[in-house]
Amino acid sequence: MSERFYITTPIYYVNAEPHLGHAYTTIVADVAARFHRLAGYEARFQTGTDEHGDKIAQAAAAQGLAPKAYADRISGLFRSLWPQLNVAPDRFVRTTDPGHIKVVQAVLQKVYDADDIYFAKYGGHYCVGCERFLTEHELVGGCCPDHGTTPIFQEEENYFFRMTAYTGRLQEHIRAHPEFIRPERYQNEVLAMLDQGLEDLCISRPKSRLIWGIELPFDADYVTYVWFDALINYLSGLDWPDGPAFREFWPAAQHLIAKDILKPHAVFWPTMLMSLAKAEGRPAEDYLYQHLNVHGYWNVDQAKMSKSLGNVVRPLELAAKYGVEAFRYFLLREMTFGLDSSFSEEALIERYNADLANDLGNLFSRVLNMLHKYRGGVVPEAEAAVNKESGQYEPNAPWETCLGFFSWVWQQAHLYQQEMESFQFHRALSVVWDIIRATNKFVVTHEPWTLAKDPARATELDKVLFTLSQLLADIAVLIWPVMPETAQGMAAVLGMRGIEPGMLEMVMSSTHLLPAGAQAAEPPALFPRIDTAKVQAKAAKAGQKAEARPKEAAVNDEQTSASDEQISIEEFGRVQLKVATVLAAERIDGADRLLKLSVDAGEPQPRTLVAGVAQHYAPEELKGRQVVIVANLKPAKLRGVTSQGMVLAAVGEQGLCIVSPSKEMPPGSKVR
RNA sequence: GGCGAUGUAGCUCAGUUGGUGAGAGCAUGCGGCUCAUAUCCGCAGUGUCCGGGGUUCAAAUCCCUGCAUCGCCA
Repeated sequence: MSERFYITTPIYYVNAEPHLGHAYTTIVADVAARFHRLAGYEARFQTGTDEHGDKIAQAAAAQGLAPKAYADRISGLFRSLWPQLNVAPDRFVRTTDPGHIKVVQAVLQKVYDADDIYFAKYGGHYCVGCERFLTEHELVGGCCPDHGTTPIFQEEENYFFRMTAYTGRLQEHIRAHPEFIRPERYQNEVLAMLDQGLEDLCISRPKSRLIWGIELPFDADYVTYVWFDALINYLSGLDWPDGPAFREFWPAAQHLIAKDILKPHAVFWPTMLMSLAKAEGRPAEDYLYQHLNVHGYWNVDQAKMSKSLGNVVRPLELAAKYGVEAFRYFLLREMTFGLDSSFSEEALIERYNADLANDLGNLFSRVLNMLHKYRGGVVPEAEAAVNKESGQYEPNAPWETCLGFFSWVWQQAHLYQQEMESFQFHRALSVVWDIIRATNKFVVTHEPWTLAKDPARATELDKVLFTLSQLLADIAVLIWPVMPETAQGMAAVLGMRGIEPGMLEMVMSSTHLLPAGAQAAEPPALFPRIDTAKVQAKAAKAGQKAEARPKEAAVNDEQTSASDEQISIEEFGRVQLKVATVLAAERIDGADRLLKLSVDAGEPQPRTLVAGVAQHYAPEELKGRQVVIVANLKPAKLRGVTSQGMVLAAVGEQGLCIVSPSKEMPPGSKVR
């Protein structure tokens, strides 16, 4: 029986379309699954969508759809995205699947029967955005700190899971298994959470308030809290409790998440599993997953990527622009697993040209060209020490250096395996690129073009070309988890049988992947260089149009249009809007659109503003009127008058209309 | 407010338990090769290792303090 590996991504909440964060997590899971197959494991990889909850019901209503119809649409977007990113999950779970619903209810019943769920009254501030009750301390000025909305005070009876009964044992487990949550920084965070002390987890919502969820099996007036529902997908996707997949793969379970959902996965989920173990009379260890792998965020132009900010780099746009394989490589090479990284088109191009085009692509091209030019594209026999021209034996020194090189490569492959197993993908790839660079060096030190000129050195050339061809095959195998299409393409051109499960072993041992006599095809350019001058010229052009933001434009020339772009509350907060009263207004000579205004913005001195409203307002009309101004706008000189801010106005086809507060406010009042 | 992380070459970052003139990749300059996607190989740099104080024969590495950025919690 081969070893097994089970990796999951979170199931994605269908309140938003897929973005870079989703793509990254899922690609990482795909890479991990593929790596384990390569290493001889039987691997299973699961993803899916989370479709219940208030937010979904609301989003659906906003579009005039039934919740299920809405969920079908977004879930479909996720499902169809994965093949386009060369991601191949074995199972895609939807929380609206009847099978999943049955499993959730069975788990709830089991935990309920084991007396780990109780009924109690609870009152609190419920935030619809968060879908949970907030504590008094969390409120900022009576509002939710994340959503800025006023929560609703609600008192209601609900079901609670006895989470606190297990937190002590969870702490022990984490301390005893330092690899349970990795990297270590997140383990420390979880321990800190547990030290703080937690409350039991509310796991129900009354149907009077929410119907879009899974009904509790022991009380038809309630539905399940979304997290309790969602986490169980990791079991339902294995056909818990009786399916063979559950028996085979659950003991090898590893989860992969972004750091924002650490608590549910590191605290809720293990305690739920421990309760389940208790209900079944099994030791807790039987039910706990093996590893929780936590990764960081991608920062895009400094702004954080997250679900609620909705700050989107459409993954497919850049993947399509530079190729899915390069996109996958970039994501895995650039991010130190566990830490945040920044994403930019410039960085992507840099990686592409330096690593993929120059190092890998060019190596592939130069070796195959020489193989064709000097040996008709046939991988030569190498180990025979007989000179074909003279028929005499010759010193086998070159072969010794080849063997030395091979054994170094085999060693590096072991390092690669270690790094991949511990989710250090960036380091694993760096090892592969050490091999690629060393191979380039091998070419230079042996100068096949010089050997080719001297017929007496034919067997030497054979050995060198044999070695280089094998190295390309080894490299193809090593990059397969990250760039499966490229790897298979390389294998096909080399004339090897393709990359297959378990093949890593051959790269780590003294087995040559490519038999002598294999016929290679003409090499394509794997990664044609990106002409940065062209890209920059294009970006500069876009930059002129956008003015004032050349840098962003250079990075995102294919990003969403400005009208669709969402900004964070922090970004909005940088704009200071104030109420001001117009003290005086006069025309500016030589400008038929501009008025010079003097306004009281609640400051010691009146401000001077220039407003382009002269065609719609007479100066005397404005005097005494209240307006809204942007107070921290960089001053600008218009027709010789320095304007210290701007006046807000609504602009439409019918003309222009100055924005005023609906009743008199003190000058200087903030607008937000 | 509490706790924690980070701050190293122009950029992105490695630097294990304190000890051979402080490293890698990219970018820059020079040199070599010509099989190759003007690619590859070699050499060369430059750094108050965030500021200040301390421990030590010796600190980027330990302690204290300050600053900056970020995260978690309240």
